Amino acid sequence: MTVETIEAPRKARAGAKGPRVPVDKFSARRVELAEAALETLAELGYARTSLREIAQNSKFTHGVFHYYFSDKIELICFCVRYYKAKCVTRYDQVVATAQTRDALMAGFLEKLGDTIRDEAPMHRLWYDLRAQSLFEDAFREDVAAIDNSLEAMIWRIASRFAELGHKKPAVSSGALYAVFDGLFQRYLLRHLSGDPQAIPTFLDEVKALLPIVA
Amino acid sequence: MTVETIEAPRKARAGAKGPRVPVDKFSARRVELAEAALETLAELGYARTSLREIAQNSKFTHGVFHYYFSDKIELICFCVRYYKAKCVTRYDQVVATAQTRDALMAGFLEKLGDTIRDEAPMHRLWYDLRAQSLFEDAFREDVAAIDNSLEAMIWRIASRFAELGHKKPAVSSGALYAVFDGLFQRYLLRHLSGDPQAIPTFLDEVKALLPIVA
DNA sequence: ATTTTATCTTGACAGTCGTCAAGGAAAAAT
DNA sequence: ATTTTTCCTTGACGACTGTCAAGATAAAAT
Repeated sequence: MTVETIEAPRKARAGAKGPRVPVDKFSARRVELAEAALETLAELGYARTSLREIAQNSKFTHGVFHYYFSDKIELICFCVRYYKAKCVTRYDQVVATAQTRDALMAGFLEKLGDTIRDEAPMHRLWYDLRAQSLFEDAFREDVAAIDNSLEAMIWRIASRFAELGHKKPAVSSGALYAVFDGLFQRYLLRHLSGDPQAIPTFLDEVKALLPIVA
Repeated sequence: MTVETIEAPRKARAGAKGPRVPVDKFSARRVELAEAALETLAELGYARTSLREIAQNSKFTHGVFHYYFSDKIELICFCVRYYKAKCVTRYDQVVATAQTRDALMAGFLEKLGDTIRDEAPMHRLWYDLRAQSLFEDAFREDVAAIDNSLEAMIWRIASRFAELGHKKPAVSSGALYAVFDGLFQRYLLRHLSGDPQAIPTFLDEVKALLPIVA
């Protein structure tokens, strides 16, 4: 669920050849570089992120990228896929443990607030890359896949919430994702603009909305 | 409602001085350049749009921009404000003329389809610039203003739709905007990806959703 | 210990970028 | 008709970009 989606197309690497073989140093370094890239992208945005800038957030120099990636586009695509694997299960723990509507609501709101507070830069990157996919074909497939995964995640929360109230969600999966995603994006902007009311207002919105739609 | 929001800070221009004074050639040229810039931005996206590229979509050369704008940022901010004025009243005609829920729904859906079909490049630019505002302080104020104007526009539609059914909107203005904006962005991506079902599916979603929320 | 392979750095390449100064061209004022 | 002002082009600047070849360094294999 995490690593298999991030293949390392190179030679015939990491066959189950022997016990002492360095299992996949190549892939490990790709991940290491991707993490440096994500950090830089989250800080500067897609338009201003250069390979040399990424390299300064790692322990390597700028030339290393063409050893591990064919070009900048492939690096960023790899980043997008890697980022996906870390995101789409964020709320599953809450869904699995909550036994009542109130508990699920409370757990969801708490995680939502944590996310927007602690990971704002990484999420603005997500919105940036999704916008880039409107222009750059190479990004579309991976971005659409993440979008679908996030939609499924929201659907799991909402349908469980409905189930705990002996109801069914009132709107489609797509509309559900749209409204939560839209609200998140909106209050992320306000939060980054320095509005201290952004997070509490956001949580109030969600608290009022969720019982209506599910 | 259109021009006053786009001031031309330069000297003491266009005082009601005389009859033969060229009323505001300076502002007119700024608008002309902004239109070339918007065309280029819609085509290439923020990250790949250069002043030289914009100039090639106009009848001037790249040096002209520093005569009319202090720098690239100011040019793009001006574009954003100019773009706003053209967008926020798009559906007002429909709201003003429709006398029944069905007529309002039909008019809304038709304009919505036209918009995503005929103005996809300009709208992907909007999502791009909104994402840029998450990184670039200079954009935030103008982007937030557009967001608020669009939210008010959606609210006018939905509350009129509710009124025609002797109801009131079931969710907040912010949530309403979020869901329509989120759906629009989603199906814009699919439409640009070449999915021929994108627009009809989008309209079906909206048709099912609007009666639920208003 | 020596050879071979894997990994990373360095430095340069051909472009592109925003910016700006100098001056030509056009328009307006005199 | 001449001067003055406005408008726009040209060409250059320093900085930055992705890319890549050549070679240094480190690791592994022999």
